[in-house]
Amino acid sequence: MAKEITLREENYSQWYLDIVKKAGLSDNSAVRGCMVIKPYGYAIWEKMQAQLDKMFKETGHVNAYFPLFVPKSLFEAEEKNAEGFAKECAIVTHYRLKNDPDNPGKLMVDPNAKLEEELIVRPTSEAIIWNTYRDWIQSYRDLPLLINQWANVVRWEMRTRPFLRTAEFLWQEGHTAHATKEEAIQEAKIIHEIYARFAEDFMAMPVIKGSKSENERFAGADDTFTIEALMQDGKALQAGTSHFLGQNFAKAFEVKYLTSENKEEYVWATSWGVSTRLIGGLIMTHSDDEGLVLPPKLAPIQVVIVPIPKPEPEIMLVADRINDELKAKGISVKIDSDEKNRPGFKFAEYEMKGIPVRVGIGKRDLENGVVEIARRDTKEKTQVSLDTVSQYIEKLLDDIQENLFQRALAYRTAATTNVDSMEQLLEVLDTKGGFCLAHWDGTSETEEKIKELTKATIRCIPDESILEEGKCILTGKPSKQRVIFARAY
RNA sequence: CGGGGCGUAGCGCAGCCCGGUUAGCGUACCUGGUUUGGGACCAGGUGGUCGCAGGUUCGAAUCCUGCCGCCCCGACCA
Repeated sequence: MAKEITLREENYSQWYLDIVKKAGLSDNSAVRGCMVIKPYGYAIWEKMQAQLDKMFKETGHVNAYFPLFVPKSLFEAEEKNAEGFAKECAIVTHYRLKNDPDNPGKLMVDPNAKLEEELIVRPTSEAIIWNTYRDWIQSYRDLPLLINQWANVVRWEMRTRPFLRTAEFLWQEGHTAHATKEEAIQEAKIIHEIYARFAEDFMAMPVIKGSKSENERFAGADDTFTIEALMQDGKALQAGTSHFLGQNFAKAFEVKYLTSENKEEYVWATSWGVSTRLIGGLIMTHSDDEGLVLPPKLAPIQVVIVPIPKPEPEIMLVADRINDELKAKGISVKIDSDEKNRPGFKFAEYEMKGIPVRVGIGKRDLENGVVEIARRDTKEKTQVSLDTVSQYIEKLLDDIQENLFQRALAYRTAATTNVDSMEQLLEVLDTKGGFCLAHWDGTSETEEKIKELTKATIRCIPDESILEEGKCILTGKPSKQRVIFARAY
């Protein structure tokens, strides 16, 4: 059966769609722009959730849940934020259907059931949350308020791609309130750091930490911190943002507290989020022309055991033993005892699904006291003695995790270029793509103009960069550090 | 919103231009058998409102009109 994947070099975007479909991550749905996340794709999301949730809780955050709908009057309270999202909002205007007298068996919107005030389906929850925080916060003793929610949001996108951009998506959004500006900035940076650590240590996806330029900043934020990853096709992916919101929402929603000196002050705020988009990033960081490649720490199944040629008792006995040993080490294992498909089919199938380690057990192996271990990242196969197999796999999973990160890092390093002129920027973008480090005069107008000319935007102003005197590649005005330009998803 | 493409079995497609038996192929699925160390083979079988509505015709998947939906490229995208 031909489960062919389009080659990356042939058509990267088709390759991506093939992986998503053939690895069983998602399906199109009857709703334009909305996808069905299938069990295997959702399992990856659950792994991400579990880890992030742990990291949030370790830093003092708690989960809560706020409504899907936001009354229009609340939504528009913080003007910049409202403006930023206005063009992509879904709006609920009615609350009832009725039988259509002109079309038997069909329903119509009941014109008598018009809402007095329209409800916006949340594109993000600042408005409804800050309206609630007003009631929750009275004194400095109520601060800081550190809340996260796992939720779905809707942004009516013109053009969608599975995971990377869909009309509805799943994410977490943290919303915190603080007594001081410094503490709020600190909070945004703590989360920024958590996101970077999650991306690198769990997704094995190298990221550059930085700040957004004014143009790219979250609407309603004073400062946006971002982690930016580089995909295999040379395009950048914004993978997680953490915003310092100043007192913008506190003022819009009148959220004040009394200090210990009995003075009334507005609180300081942050918000931060990562979404199912990370799954898109995961795919485009590691996968190859044979299918998905998953880092062990996020693989729903880390090891699959395939009996060769079929699950006969003596083989299953060994399979069960290895399974028990691995489970005792906290490693997730699947024994494929299905008799319908042959081993070759299973090999291809599990490669498509990106399972990090495959164990093949055949009679010939058992006679020699070994099993065959294949790693997904390099496709290498080794014979490993039965006595040491579980220790071997435990270490192999760590090796794969590390190798994936190093491989992605090496690619990013190779795809990062210092550019010193507009001509060079365009040339690099059109040939190898990637991150282009260039001097910029710091103005929105210049960024806008460069975007017009090259379709590249400033992905971030890196946190860790060497200060270096230079001249803006467009205007020639002085600049103190290079920023990252790239074409982005 | 512009430009292009597509809608026929779960999936992928042919048939349409030039109307005519019972709508076909691959794959998947079911049954039986032979196989089995990298996507097995043979035989038999199940499965279809041909996107929807209307029109032309003795007769429409095929021609005409209208509608709906999806995909791709672009514009847009904290």
